[in-house]
Amino acid sequence: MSDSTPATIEDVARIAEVSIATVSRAIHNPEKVAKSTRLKVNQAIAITGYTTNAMARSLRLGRSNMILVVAPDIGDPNFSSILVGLENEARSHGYGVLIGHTQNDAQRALEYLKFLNSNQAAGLILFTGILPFGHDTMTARLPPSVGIFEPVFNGGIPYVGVDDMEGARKVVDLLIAEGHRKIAFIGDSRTRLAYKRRRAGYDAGLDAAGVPAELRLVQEGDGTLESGRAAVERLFVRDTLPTAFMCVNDQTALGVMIGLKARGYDIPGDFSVTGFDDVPQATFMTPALTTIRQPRTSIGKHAMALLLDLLSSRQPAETEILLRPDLVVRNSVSVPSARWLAR
Amino acid sequence: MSDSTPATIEDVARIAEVSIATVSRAIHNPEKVAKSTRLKVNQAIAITGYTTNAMARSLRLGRSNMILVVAPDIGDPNFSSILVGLENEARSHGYGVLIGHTQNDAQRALEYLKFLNSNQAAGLILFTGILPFGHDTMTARLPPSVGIFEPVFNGGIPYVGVDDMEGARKVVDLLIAEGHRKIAFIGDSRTRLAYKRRRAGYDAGLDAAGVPAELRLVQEGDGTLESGRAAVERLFVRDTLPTAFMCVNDQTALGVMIGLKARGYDIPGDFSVTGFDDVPQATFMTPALTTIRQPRTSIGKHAMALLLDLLSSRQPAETEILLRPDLVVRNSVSVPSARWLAR
DNA sequence: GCACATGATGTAAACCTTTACATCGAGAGT
DNA sequence: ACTCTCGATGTAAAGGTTTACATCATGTGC
Repeated sequence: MSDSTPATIEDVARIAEVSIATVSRAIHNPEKVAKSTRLKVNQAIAITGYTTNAMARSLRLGRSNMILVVAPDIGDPNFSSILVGLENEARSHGYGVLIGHTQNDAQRALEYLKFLNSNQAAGLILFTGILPFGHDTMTARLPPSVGIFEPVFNGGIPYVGVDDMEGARKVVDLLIAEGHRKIAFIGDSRTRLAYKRRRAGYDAGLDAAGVPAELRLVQEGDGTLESGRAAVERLFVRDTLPTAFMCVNDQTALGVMIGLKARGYDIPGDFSVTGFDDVPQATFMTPALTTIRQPRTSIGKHAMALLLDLLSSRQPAETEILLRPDLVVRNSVSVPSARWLAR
Repeated sequence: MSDSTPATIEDVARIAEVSIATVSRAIHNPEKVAKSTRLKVNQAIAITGYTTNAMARSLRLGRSNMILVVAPDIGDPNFSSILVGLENEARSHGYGVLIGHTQNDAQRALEYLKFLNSNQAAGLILFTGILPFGHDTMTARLPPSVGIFEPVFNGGIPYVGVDDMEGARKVVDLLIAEGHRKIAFIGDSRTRLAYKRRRAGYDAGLDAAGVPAELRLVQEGDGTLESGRAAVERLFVRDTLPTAFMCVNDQTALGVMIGLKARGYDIPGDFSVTGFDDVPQATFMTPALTTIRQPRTSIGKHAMALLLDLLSSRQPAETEILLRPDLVVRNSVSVPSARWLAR
């Protein structure tokens, strides 16, 4: 009972006076065993404190009950809320969550590949920004996988993300409603899918409002705080100033705010600024940033649910799930300053 | 070669023209096999792309290569940097990191216990704030474990944390150096170890500076933002105002700042405020918060290293590792306002 | 040349499950 | 009463590894 080694299925079988096969069935296919037997088995389980040895089970079944989650950086504060969604969903289906991060290092990525090859994970969750492993021969060996935020391998792997275009649209619409017409878009790299989609939302909103192309100021960068600040400088030098800065993400927005404040301007008095993502710091910026919230926990939950589907049915399933992002209005937007309108 | 099912040790043995035992030895005890044989085996491994099936290995060995990390809330942004340290250290020793969070829910805690019992984890990392499982019978079955931040089971489990007393001491010393004497300590629960230790640092610093007991204002709360704000109100009502607020953590400090600002005061002009922990938001508060940085990644690294030690040697090892915390000076502290000194 | 130690390798059991297949008994249909 | 069907249970193989023990060859000391 309080043995040093954990009870095995044989211990249970002996006590319940049945064969080990019956015990196994009583646990995993209860409908296949007579009610009275089931009862005896359950009692024996209670007595011994038996739990199925997951290693043996996985070995026999040829698949584990672990899902590997690989991100470029698990230290990213945005990662953790997604992880919550992933973990909850996995756990409630009897799966465990294994985590790893590549730090964009090929060597590390390789180690994870080995992990997968050694059968330790039944499925894989891939975060954006990783070209995980060689992409070539390896692909064939990848277990069922789901991407987060962006498609992987050109859509070969289904993914869960957010409707960037709709989010961007909500932002422009707010800006337009406040009276802005000359709105700059501060983006990151033109090659990123998120950029393209958010930009598309920006254009669509401006089209709808009848804002002509010459009022659309688009800057590119690399998505960092610094690149936001730099964009402001460029705009000032060229003396083509918008009344609002719509940024591709919160980092960039913070950079823009810092650049603007360094030049002595007030936000949102002189300029309105918006972000995208709603990072945890957004509330604490001064002014608090108006931005688009990524439903992170929900993304995690949906991604894991999708993966679990894949695992059980092998159906192709949906190849893209886009969640609806919400606008969160804080204090970085107001009506355009009279100062600029006058010009 | 590019088979559908992964290569097994038998495939390797056949190609290398040796027995499977030799292959196993060549991999895990290379010194026990002749150089020439080792070479043949390595070639065969390269040809087949063989990786040891971790399930089978764990089953045979009776222990897995996973470490379970359980926290009350993995969504906590402070958690992620610790995780980085944990993961890096584990990975570089061939271990994987499994995560789970209890959300302070007994039901969930129990599920993790089952996980452990089913041999899926060789070791356990426990975060503060969890009474993990029944604490009674279960304790016996727990694998080697290490706590983070605080001891678990009254020191039955070694832990790694931060030297709270030293950290607090650094804060008081700074405040004293700036000229403050009437310094309030805004704590959380008196029962928490961190409270006791930080409080001890506060007292020690004040003793050293010769500040009499009647100038020491101590408030208690629950460590939330709201409780910080409430403490300010109480102090104002009683009209016993300090010139500086030393808070037990950053949340409380933020609450204090909000309370002070609501009453129209300037920080640090009228009052100085300090925190403890250096949460990611601390930089973004206005003013940016002067606080104590928890060396989080390092804590994770040390905790995992300690656990790995435990796993291999079974030695009792050290029962407590305290890391040195650093003071990070930002903008929430200055000299005491003349306004109050006058009184 | 013989007994023996030594080092390299092979054989087979064990780790704990799950499940295809075999067996058994009982009730149904004739 | 005989056969058939069907539901409940048992038997045994298989999954991939590690390792105690056995075996074998080679070289050493006498």
